[in-house]
Amino acid sequence: MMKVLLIEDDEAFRSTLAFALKRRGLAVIESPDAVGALALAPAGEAIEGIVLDMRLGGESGADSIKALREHWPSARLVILTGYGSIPEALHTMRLGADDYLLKSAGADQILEALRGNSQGTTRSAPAPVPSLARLEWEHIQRVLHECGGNVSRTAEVLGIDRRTLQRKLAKLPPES
Amino acid sequence: MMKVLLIEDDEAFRSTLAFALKRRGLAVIESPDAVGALALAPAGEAIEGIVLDMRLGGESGADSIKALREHWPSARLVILTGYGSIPEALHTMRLGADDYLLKSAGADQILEALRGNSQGTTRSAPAPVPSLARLEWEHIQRVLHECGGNVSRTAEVLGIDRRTLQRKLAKLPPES
DNA sequence: AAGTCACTGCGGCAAAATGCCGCAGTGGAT
DNA sequence: ATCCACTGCGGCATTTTGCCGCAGTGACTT
Repeated sequence: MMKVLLIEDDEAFRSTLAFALKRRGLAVIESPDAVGALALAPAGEAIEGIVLDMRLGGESGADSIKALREHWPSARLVILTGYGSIPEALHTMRLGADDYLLKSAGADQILEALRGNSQGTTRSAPAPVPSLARLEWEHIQRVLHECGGNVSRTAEVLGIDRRTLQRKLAKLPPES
Repeated sequence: MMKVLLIEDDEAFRSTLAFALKRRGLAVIESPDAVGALALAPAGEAIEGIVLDMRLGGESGADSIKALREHWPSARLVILTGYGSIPEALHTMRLGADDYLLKSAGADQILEALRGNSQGTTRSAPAPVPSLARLEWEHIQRVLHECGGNVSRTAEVLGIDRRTLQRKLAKLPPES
């Protein structure tokens, strides 16, 4: 039974993911922040995997990577982020992360990453080239989640009218 | 004088970049493909940096990474790609790349990457969160370039009407 | 308890964008 | 010369968007 640490401040998302991982046979220890996680699990405890959110309340997430790495040198360290970027992904890898996923990834993908099979996310995807509609939809979902579901704020950030956002959300997502 | 290898099949882009790097004091050896590059530069030659395009005509680019790594173990290996993704970036890093940049990056950024200062690309970028219009514009530019400027094909790939694409292109880009 | 404030969901309507024709021109290949 | 793919552009019906406004809700204050 693989024992993993789930560090994520969004409570709803955390418990959902924790449940999904547990039902897949993992022992999950939850924590809303990294410092708490370090205290929560004694150093001797055999943590095999860590899921770390990049945007914890005040902490930068990246700062936590090194500390977590030192604490559990042999654990798989998977970064989870709502709105990610390539430079940030590379940066975390250099800091010692083993993988870097978006929150839009499903529990299965996270599980694979924890087990070290990054192929699931890395596999032969030569050039999907998302359609414009697809790209737009994904971006909206990302920002929406990042704004905690606040439609007004999301619309403002995206630079579109609130009404328009609502209408877009009412429609079903583009299949691809 | 740093000697670098530029492997890129888009001739216009390659010569432009080569010129930009040369004027910055680098010795640039150009090649349209990886196998040619291996032949072009004798194994003894002290190559210090490699810039590798991910989408060479037939080759996958990723396949070339290992060969290039073996040939010049100590060279900085920087991946350049038109349309990149986070999983692909991580994959190339695991294969032995040192950095991964989009073609939209400027010569200065590429230079920094070759020198090992990935901070330039990785620096404090907390969350730009592009507007919808901005995101759309960038994606269009990327795909357009990838289609070699073919408007009809680009429109098809993006899933929009050709006329609409033309109209979008006629407008000036969103400032932010 | 009444009041304030930020959000949401929705209707309406003019303005703008889009899809979907078609047509002329151009440059390359046969 | 002929075919073919692409481009630029006009027109037009349809859809989408921006920009109001209004009512309802829940949290928080006075």
